[in-house]
Amino acid sequence: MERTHHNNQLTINEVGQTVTLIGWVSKRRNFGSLVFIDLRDREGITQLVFDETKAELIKNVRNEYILQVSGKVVERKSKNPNIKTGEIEINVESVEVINEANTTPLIIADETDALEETRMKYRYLDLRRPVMLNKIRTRHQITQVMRRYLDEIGCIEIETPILTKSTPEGARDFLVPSRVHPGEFYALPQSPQLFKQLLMISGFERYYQVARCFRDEDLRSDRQLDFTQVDIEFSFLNDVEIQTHIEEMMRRVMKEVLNYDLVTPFLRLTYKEAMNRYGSDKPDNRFGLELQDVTTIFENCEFEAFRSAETVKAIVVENQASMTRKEIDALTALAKKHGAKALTVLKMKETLEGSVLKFFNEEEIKHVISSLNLQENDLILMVADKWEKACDVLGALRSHLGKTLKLYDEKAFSYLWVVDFPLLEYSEEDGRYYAKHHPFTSPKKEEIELLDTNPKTVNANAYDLVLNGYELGGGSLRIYNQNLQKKMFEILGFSESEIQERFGFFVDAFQYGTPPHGGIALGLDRVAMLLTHSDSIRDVIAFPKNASSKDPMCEAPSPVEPSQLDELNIAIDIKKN
RNA sequence: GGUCCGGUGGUGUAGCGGUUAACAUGCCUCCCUGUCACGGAGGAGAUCGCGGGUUCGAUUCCCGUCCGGACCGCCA
Repeated sequence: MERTHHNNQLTINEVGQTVTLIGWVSKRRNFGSLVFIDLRDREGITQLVFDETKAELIKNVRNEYILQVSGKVVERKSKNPNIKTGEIEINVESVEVINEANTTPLIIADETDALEETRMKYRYLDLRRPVMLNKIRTRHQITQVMRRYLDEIGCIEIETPILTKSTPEGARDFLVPSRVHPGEFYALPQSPQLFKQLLMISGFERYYQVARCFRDEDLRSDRQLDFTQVDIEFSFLNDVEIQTHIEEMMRRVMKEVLNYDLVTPFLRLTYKEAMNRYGSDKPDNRFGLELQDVTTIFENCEFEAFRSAETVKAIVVENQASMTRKEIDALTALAKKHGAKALTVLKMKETLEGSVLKFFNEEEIKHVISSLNLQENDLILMVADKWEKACDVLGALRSHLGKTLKLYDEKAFSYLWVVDFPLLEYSEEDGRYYAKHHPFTSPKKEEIELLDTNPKTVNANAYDLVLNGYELGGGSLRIYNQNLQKKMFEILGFSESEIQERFGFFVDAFQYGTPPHGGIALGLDRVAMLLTHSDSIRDVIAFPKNASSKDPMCEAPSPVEPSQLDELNIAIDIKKN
């Protein structure tokens, strides 16, 4: 089957040529003895014209039929500036109907009115919409630019196993039963973390992989069960050197894919600063509305909740003092959803107003006004709680308000690094420490000795890349000293035998000359989502799962044949609550 | 596991304690030689997610359930 051009190619310069085109019938406009057809392929649309003598040929042709047509390129009488080929059209001489099509359950156009449910069920048709096709293509381009750069700087692409060993920390594993070894299971990788570190021990020095990862957790618009990480690891580079490579890679992606100029190096915020100013470890700094600390103002006040709180933080929302009771209740509900006990609301009218003011003396009120630099018509939201909680709640309010009050340019891109994460997190519930990043992340060199005395305060050589409030990826320098790695496992509460059973192979490897190394993993789906201005990563994944972990198209997951279970020595006993 | 929102022709929505269930689009037939979201005339197409309850009467109100979505928990 031959075509001479794609449907985006023909211009006024080709007038007079005889061409052959292939494509789907996108739209048919019938004038009796004169018929127009918009012929669509993956590149674009070309208008076909069938005059009186040819109209008969396509009498039965409907939308989404596939045609191969030959004809002469002619200049249009009335041009269409909205499409690339709008200056010309094809005077069709011959037509072959390559295939017919039923009426589609959704309209194949950029502005479909179909709900996501319908789009997912007929995903192949959803993807046929040019807007979707282009998103998937953009993803391809992003991957290509990344691959080219990583190759250029000497990273070797290496595949690591999909069937691997269950890891105890982190997300739930997907398990795959072994037929050959009854009762035993492979796990699908949550990330190739251990393997890429082993590759450094092997001496590959620089590695990357466009790696499929699997986590059996609930989904979100930016989370899928199986997702793709661009997984990168370097030997002998420090954290800034690694970050610099990533900055350059992203700079090229933005330039080559979107023709968007990024300034490097990116802004770096410490975890503490990010939390203090934005109430998030993945801040969107395209707008202000920063958090402010007012703890000290209230340390002797009459208001018990403020006086005794570890932290009192505030955000000042300009010109929103007129917000209705209903809107404020919604903000309070949001604060409570994020775990706040209460949201304190003040309004700056002619004077400061708010029900809690009765607890404050004149001095304290003055102090609030001056330190927050309050102007008339400001709305002030305050939360008193533990530091992290207060930051987190106001951070949630901040991003909510940023979005609803449209405080930022949606088309802008703001990259930044969040660095110096705490190494550990203490879980009151379990009475033990968990690794904030993962158990192989190295503590800051100068803080290693604090591991014995005050592990909580130790920071990690860990860094997250953040774009517009989304965590694009995280990385760290790894521990390469076997004693330090052992100590980490001890702090995390693993016994000697647990270490051996779970990471034995990994710890063993450390004995044989482990280079200093570190790396990062970038969520490709999120990169593609943000660069295509999509609301969900589902838009940039060809065949995604829906919010309840199902594939509405092929209906996975599904029951299997009893004989399949027999072979796996598995009996099913579903526990119902 | 939880909270909130939704489920009405193929698609997307409106509606309401009693309707011939409305509108747009798509589909079918007819008319049309310059459209490009063509236009015009006509037509087919819905047991209002499912089960139960309240009621003389339920698509509408209530309860349950299933399905979809957003978020919280969870996601080192």
